[in-house]
Formats: sequence, structure tokens, C-alpha cells
Amino acid sequence: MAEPTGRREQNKRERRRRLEDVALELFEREGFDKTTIEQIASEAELAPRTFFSYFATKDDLVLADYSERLDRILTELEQRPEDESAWDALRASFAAVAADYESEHDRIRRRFTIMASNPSVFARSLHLQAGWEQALTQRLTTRLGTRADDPAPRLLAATALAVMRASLQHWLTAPHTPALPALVQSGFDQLASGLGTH
Amino acid sequence: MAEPTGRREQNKRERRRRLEDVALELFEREGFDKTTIEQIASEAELAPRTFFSYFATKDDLVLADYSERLDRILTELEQRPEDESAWDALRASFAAVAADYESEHDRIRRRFTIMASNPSVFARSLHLQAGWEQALTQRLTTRLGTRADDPAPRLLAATALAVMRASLQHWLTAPHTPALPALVQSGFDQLASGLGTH
DNA sequence: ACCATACATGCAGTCACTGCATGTTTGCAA
DNA sequence: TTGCAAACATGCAGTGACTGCATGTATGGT
Repeated sequence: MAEPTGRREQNKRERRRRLEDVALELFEREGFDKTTIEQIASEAELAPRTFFSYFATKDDLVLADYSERLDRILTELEQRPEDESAWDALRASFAAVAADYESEHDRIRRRFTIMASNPSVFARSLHLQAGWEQALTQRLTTRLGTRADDPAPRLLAATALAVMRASLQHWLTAPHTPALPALVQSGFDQLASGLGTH
Repeated sequence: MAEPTGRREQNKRERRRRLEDVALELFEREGFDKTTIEQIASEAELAPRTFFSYFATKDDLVLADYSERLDRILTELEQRPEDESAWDALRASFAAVAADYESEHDRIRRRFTIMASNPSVFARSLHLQAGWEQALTQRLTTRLGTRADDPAPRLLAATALAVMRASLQHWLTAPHTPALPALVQSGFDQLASGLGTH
């Protein structure tokens, strides 16, 4: 049951972190493509072969925090009151994540730069987000208490993620954009009040 | 200006088609990973090196029709009346695409199987869909006549695609599902009437 | 101190993908 | 028909991500 203090765990965490740090710096300095696993491993003082026991692919280095991000969403969702509508619960959960992003503006932007110039990383990012959608769908299915073949949970999850992604994209590329949480909120609001207007 | 009848064009089209046909068959028989570019080229009676003047990556073989699919969406959208709301125009356009998918059920399902068991193909598919989102966003920006920093067009595009994707996923995985066009329609309807209910 | 297990590492290999050089095919014009 | 130039198929020689396997070493519990 002893999780934390073992030297093993500690070393593992430290190495993983070192790989990530070193890699992101190299990606920025030299570019993603120009940077080889060999360089990364060497700078992190590890054998190249060892890299692959920490990250499955080079792409994953850029997206190391995605699983924590999902945890965050789910945790927030868990804390919403039972009687709140699913959409409102999602809105609140994503507001929290949006605030995270806002406060990590620099890191997010740096990663976005890498993704924008590297198709496979971008693709991988979307793939991980599809995993979020799956997890959210399951969670919403139990929350709503609907049957497994009700399309509603998946639709809600997909829509919420779409709002988040669109807001993020807009926030990072459009000039004169408001803060991310505001964008996200307004997106959720627009969908809540229906789309028949425009 | 002579486009079609040139022998060059004709050969090119035929070879591309041959590569696609041969590849999909091999993927089904042997699995995506077990199939090498060398095999594909050999069966298509081309040199391995030549493969790469027809497809940039192995992944793209599976998704060869994605650009036509985008064309279809945009064409449909173009034909919608000016005074229709953007959301209704999107609904009608995606209904057409949904009908396409429904009628190509087998092909779609086959491709889905490959994607489901192969992360990089799945990721690539999502990446191409992000391209659709971009194209749709531009189109909607001009249609709505809004400024470049209005988040509405992107939000609409992202949401519509989310409905489409969620419906497709549901259609392909859930038991006892209605026809795809009906699913898509109902998704669009739910968002049009607001999400506050559940 | 001892042992079993987890783990870092080395080695050899596969395969997608690329740049460059070369020969062949095609379209066009004289 | 002939000849030329551009387009293109192909071959060659890489590079680099990623994998399976075998082996030694560190770790944690006894």
C-alpha cells in the first residue's frame, strides 16, 4: 500500500519530469522535428532506449499533462450538485479548466505553437481529446441515469468539448479576444439558449 | 485548360485508385500494421518510392475521400438560401452528408474498424476534421458577415461537427440505433431548442 | 546478508518517410 | 514525324521513431 516515498517512485517521477522539461526546451530551441529522441535522452542523462519506458511516442512529450487535465474535468464534474442540469454542470466544470488555461497562458501558447507547426502532434492532441469525450460520455450516462443506447450523453460531451476547443482556438488566434473563461461561458450560454437566431 | 482526357491525368487517377483499392483490401485481410508500403506498392504494380507521390502517409490511404467529403458539405452549404439561419443551413447540409454515410454504410463501417484499432489513423481522421472546421468557420464568417474576431462562426462550425461526429460514433457503436440522418437531425434539434432541460 | 522483482540499458532489427539523381513517358510545337 | 522540355516513375542511400529480446544492476522486503 505504500505509494509515495519509495525511492523507486521518486526516481521515476523525477526522470519523467526531466525528460519533459528537457524536451520542451529543445523543441522550442531547435524545433520539434529537428530534435531527436537521442538528443532528449542524452540531455536528460538517460539511455535512448529508456525514453520509451516513460513515453510511448515523441508526440506524447508535448501532451504529458492531458491525463491530469481530464482528471480535473471529471473531479469538477463530480462536485456539482445532483439536481443541477447536465449542461450547467458541464459549464461549471469547463469554467474551472478554462481558468487553469488562462493562468497557464504561456505554457499553453507554447504548446499550441508546437502543435500548429506539427500535424502529428496536433492529431495526437485531438485523439486524446476524443478519449476525454469517451470518459465524459460514460460519466454523463450514469449521471443522467439513461440507458446505454441514449445518444444524449455523447452529444452533451461532444458539444461541451467543442465549445471548449473552439474557444481555445479563438483565444489563441484571434486579435483582441476576451479572457478564456468569458469566451467559454458565453459559448455555453449561446448553446443553452438555442441556436435558431442568427 | 484541357483537364480530363490527357493520358497523364488518366493514369494518375487510375494509379491512385488502384493503390487505394489494393491497400484497403490488404488492411482488412492482414491488418493495418502488418501491411507494409512495399506490399501495397507491389500489389498495385508500382515502385514503393512511387507510393509517396500519391499519398503523403500510409494513414491517408484510409481517409482518401475526406477532401471530397468537405467539398460536399461546402457545396450543400452554398446552396442554402441566404435568409436561412446559419444553424438551419448547417443542419440541412449535414443531413445530406449523413444520407451519404447511411448509403455507404459498409464502407464507413469498414473504415471505422480500421480507425478503432489504429490510433494514428484515428488521430489523422480527427486532424482532417479540424481542417473541415477551419473551412466551415471561414465560410460562415462570410455568410454571417461578422468581423474576423467574432467567435460565433467557429462555435457554430465546431458544434455542428460535434453533432455529426457524436451521431456517427453512436450510430456505429450503440445497439438498436435509428438511421444516421435521424440521429443527426435530432442532435441539431436539441441544440436549436437549448440545452437547459436535462 | 539474500533474494526476487522492477527497471535501465544495449543490440539488432523493421519500417515509414525523405532527398537526390536518373531514365522514361507525355504533351506540344515545329 | 521529329524533337524538345516538363512531368513523372523509379532506384539508391539514407534518417529516425519505435520494438523485442537479453542482460546486468538497483531496490525493497525478509
